[in-house]
Amino acid sequence: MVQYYPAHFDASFGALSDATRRGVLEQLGRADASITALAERFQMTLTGMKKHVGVLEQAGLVSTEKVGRVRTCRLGLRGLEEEAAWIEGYRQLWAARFDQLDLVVEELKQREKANGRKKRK
Amino acid sequence: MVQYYPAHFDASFGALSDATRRGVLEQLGRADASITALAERFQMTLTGMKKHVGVLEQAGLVSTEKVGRVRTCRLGLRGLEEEAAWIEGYRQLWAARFDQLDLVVEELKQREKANGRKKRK
DNA sequence: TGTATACTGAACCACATGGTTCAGTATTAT
DNA sequence: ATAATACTGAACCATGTGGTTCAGTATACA
Repeated sequence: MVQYYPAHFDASFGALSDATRRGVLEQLGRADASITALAERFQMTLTGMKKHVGVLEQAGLVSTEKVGRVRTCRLGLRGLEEEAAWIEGYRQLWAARFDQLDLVVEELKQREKANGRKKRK
Repeated sequence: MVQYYPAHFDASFGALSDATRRGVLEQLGRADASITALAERFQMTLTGMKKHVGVLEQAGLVSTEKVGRVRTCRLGLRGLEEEAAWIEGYRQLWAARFDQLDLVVEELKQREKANGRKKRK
């Protein structure tokens, strides 16, 4: 059965709910990047980008390290496995739910047919 | 390549970022339910629950229908396929990124070995 | 030493979120 | 006709979000 309690789901799904942050994840999937580089790529102030990176970091999706004056961002150790699993579980629930509906529809059809026969009789 | 532009991702991931709403989805996966039933199950006012259902409905994850005085909520036609696909794509990026890292580490090890040999020489 | 670069933090802004209460309306049951 | 049920909408509240500007600090370059 699907479970909804992992607390960090709030943080990770929340982090994914913003297009800029999804973009940053994809960017970091290609190469590590500094705050400045990300800010330029997404046309945003340094401060703004730093906040986004902070959100991703809080969610455990990104980790950063400051060397000298530049902070390098890279993908974090968490890789959305649990989130993927939750969604997969939900998709199964969802599919089962519609299969059930199909059954109901099927049953209705059968009953109608039976009624039809009765009427014709 | 992973793409981050589908606009409704903001809405669907946003909808998933709340434990109550994930719970509602799971509940509706088992059986349709009225606002009142959901509000009781999650210990919340009707008004509060109605807002959550509204968010899920906006995201296309739930659909509702009012018959008489009761509004019945059920799972929507969208089933998080695209979201699952995005996450899967990201997971591949993520895994590739770490494979790459492994390669780098491997290379460093090789180089060290070589240096060791040189030194010893 | 001085100057440019890269980030950081505080403060502000408008608007969204996750809840509530309260006062309705529409339906159903007696 | 009355009363109970089920929802609805407006208004409010505290806090969070997605940005900004501005004034720093720390580091690197010349």
